[in-house]
Amino acid sequence: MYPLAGIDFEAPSHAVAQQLIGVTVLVDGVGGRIVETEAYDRDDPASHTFNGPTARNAPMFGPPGVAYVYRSYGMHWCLNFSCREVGHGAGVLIRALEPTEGIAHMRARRGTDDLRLLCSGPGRLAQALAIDGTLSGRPLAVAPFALLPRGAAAGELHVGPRIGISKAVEVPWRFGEKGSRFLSRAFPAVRRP
DNA sequence: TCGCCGATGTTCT
DNA sequence: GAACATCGGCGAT
Repeated sequence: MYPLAGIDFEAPSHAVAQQLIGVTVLVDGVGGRIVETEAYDRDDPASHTFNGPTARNAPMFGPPGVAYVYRSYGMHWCLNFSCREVGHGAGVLIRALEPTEGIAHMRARRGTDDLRLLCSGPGRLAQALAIDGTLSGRPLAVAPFALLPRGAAAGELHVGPRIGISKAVEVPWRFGEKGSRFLSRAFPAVRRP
């Protein structure tokens, strides 16, 4: 067990992704409550770890509870947390936060005053928290990162397919806090039988 | 409100 | 050389 902010980072990525909803993540004191995540795992064609270890994805093959940051479409950074045991190759993409701390910094970095546009999407939240590739491989337990346990109320979760991928599109490993205004996109309505 | 499209750079084949 | 875990602007509805 690798506990951090009350989360067992050695659990499977889909379990960690659900536990992370409601946890507060800060970088140099700026951030908010996680409201949306996606799980990725080895043996998952959509995962960066599917084809084995490389220089880029090394943090996901290392110890649990470490940041994996990659560049997306040449212009955005995306933040993940490694999980599972050393050598497994799994992680959770942090897709959206509810802004709570350092909102003035986030507004300046994002160039908007609209709270809903600060951290509602993986690229947006990375920009708001000033996350870049230099943070990849850094443990979440030490500065500049900080993780704060979620409050007592564990609200209901949305579950659905992951966003923006072309493989394993049907795997329901996207999770979101039901009722949150800060999701990157609405969850698809549940299909009627 | 929705959908298309271009920007832009790294990674891996 | 293709693919890409995205975003914002634009025009159509």
